[in-house]
Amino acid sequence: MRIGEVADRAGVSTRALRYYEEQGLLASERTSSGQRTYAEAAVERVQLIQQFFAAGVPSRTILQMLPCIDTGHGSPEAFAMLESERSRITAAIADLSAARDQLDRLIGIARHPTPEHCPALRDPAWAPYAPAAH
Amino acid sequence: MRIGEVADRAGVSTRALRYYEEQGLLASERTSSGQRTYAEAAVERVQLIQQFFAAGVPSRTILQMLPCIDTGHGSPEAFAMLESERSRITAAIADLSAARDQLDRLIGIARHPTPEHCPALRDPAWAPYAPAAH
DNA sequence: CTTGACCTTGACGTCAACGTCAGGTCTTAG
DNA sequence: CTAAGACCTGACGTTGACGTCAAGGTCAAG
Repeated sequence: MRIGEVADRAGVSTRALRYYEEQGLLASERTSSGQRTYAEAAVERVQLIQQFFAAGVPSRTILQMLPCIDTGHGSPEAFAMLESERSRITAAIADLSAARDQLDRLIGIARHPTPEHCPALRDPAWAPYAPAAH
Repeated sequence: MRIGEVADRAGVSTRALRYYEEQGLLASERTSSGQRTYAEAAVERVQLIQQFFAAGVPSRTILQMLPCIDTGHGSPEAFAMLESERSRITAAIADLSAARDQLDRLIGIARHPTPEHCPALRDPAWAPYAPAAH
């Protein structure tokens, strides 16, 4: 498989794939003329990488986790890293949930403005602020 | 309250507060000599902004949401924005949960490597040296 | 009056995950 | 054979939320 097909099937750009290789996240064989060749499993791997990126795991950290994933056994530090990322993600989920709850509260207030629930109506310190005083 | 105290109490830098003001997210009065002065409510507001940033809401979007929040009533577009961000956050939570599940799976595999659960042991495409591709 | 902590504006630096362009090579359909 | 399209390396551009330095004003204490 050449790079374009992997990119299409994984839903990323070819630039991204070269970037992953540059970061040591994705290996490739080369043809005699220098073009990259990938195994089928590359698609799955790229999707895994994407999932980690979406979770806010930086490439350096993924790089440290991958040997543990690939070989199926890792050093204690690698385990610590996996656990650490896990708890970071859990914390991020909590933050997002809190933000969503705030948003729900604000949506509720915006729908039914009442002085007791809306600080802005009691203390209009932020009422009209200048659009762009420049 | 001057800028340093707000920064301390909200747990951010003074640079961040000036940035928020620059972006139109946070207003301030000025003393005759030009120093910024904030009301008590500023601390709460900064924490709200921080919460939104943590949820991945960009400053431009927060800027569009704030009038709706401050005045307690918004245009239909403002409502759409709030709802839109809400669903975006919900999707982000789902992504994070999926990534965490993946991580749990990988942790389980790394703890108890078995060929049936570990693709790396069946198809060692990423092993130190690659056997012939099929 | 002076010290030192705090404040001001302005402007450039950072970091990550790519986007994008330039200029050349490879492959394949016709 | 040739033209189109996919691929290569290398290098600079982008974006957001600030960090950080420079070169000064301001303010309470001693």
